[in-house]
Amino acid sequence: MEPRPFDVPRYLSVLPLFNDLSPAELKHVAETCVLRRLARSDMVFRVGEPCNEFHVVVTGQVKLFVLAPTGQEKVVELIGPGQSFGEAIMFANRPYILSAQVLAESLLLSVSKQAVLSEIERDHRFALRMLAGMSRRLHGLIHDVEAYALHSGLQRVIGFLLRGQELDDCEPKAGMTVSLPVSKATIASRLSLTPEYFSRVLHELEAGGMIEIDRRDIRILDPQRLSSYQMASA
Amino acid sequence: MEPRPFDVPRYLSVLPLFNDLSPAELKHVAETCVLRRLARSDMVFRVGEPCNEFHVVVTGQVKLFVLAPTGQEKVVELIGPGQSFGEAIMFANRPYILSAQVLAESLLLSVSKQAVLSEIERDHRFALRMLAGMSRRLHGLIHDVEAYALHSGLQRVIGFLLRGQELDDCEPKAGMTVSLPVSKATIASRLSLTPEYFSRVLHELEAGGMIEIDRRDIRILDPQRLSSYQMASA
DNA sequence: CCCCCGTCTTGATGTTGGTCAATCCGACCG
DNA sequence: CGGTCGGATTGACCAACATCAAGACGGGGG
Repeated sequence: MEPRPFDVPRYLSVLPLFNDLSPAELKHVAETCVLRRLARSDMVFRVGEPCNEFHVVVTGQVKLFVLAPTGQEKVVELIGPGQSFGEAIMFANRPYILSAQVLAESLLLSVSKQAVLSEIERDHRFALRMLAGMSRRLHGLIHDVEAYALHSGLQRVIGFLLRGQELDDCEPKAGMTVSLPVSKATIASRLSLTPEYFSRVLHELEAGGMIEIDRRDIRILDPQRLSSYQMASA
Repeated sequence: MEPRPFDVPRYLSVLPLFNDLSPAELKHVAETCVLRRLARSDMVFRVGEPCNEFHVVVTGQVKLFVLAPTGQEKVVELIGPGQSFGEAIMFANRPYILSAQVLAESLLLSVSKQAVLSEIERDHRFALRMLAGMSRRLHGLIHDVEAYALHSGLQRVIGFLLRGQELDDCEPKAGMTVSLPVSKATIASRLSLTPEYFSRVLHELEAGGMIEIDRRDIRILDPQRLSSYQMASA
């Protein structure tokens, strides 16, 4: 595919973080951005590297993960189109504590730390938006910690199916279908399960008539029973 | 004990967050602060309440936790003197997602959201310090997630003993002693273990001659073997 | 059309860590 | 000094989930 012209300022203006910058400011920020096309399995950054920018996924999928010395990996977060990552780590002035890898051909927009700092200096409301973004991210992590500590594997899977990935108010109405953006093994790691166990749980739910599995599409047949099943297995 | 006069501006100036405010600014922030003395088991705030301030522990201990519908609780973080909590949640404009309870008679200083906002407006470097603080907190949480997912209970206990609670560069030299600030059940919950299992692990380490347990003091006898034991149980 | 490879599934078996219940210990208190 | 109370320990048992090892499915390429 040709690297056709891509209107960076226009794209930026759509992001919540930048959505009320003036055209001049947008242009200024856009000038410091780097647009990159990455292939599946390319690394965006690795643990230990210095961190001088953050990234926005324009199209594609990225996974953030940590690696145990044994080689076992834990997916901490999955990032899809329109989402950003790396901002949180940028402000600590420390190297990355996790690695980012592209899961499918992706278009990434990287915004330099300098641009962010000077924008904060210019407009304190930008700082507030930055803070709100990090706050939301922290919420998400606390939610995860809660799930790991307090919910069983079965409960985490149901929670994932019903609330997608922390997505907003997508009412869990019967018949809706969740499309896994990545391999089941990756989702399993995200939920802190083995691929085998994840598969078992999914098929148990299918046997119970609550969902229907078709490749990477999972159709929610009975949300009520699903969520009551979640409560029951406390 | 008498509520003797307490020099709020002077105390604020010691905190990293406020440590280069001018005397006038300090005075301004201090005026919006509330100083509270709380008794053991008092709640600072609960899940669901609106969040319009953050808190600094002057003396005492506070635990941040979430509660499962079954009543089981998970301690997410323990906060000691000089540390703050609640800033992270303040910027999302959402209610608290966890509860805070005092574990021992404590003196808390609460800083209003308004004061923080106006300070950010006045000095963008203050915003940067706020961002750095949240960034560090996020680091901590990611570290926890990593530990829960990738390390066994035994490994988490050893990690806790060696690095205290994410404390800086306190070299783990033989003979040093770790004093648990709170009950073992609370520490266990912080590590996502049951009190019973935590006890077993501790006594297993003692049987191995690596530590010595005396009430809430744990003496590290052999840091090397401890940390190699940690690697081995991968 | 067939083969090949990555992903997913399934079964048999093992282990970590949870549960329940019974003490036990030390601290405080009259 | 005896009683009581909360935290801590211990033991016997059990469940959730991991591991290991085969296969099955499915899609893309020759």
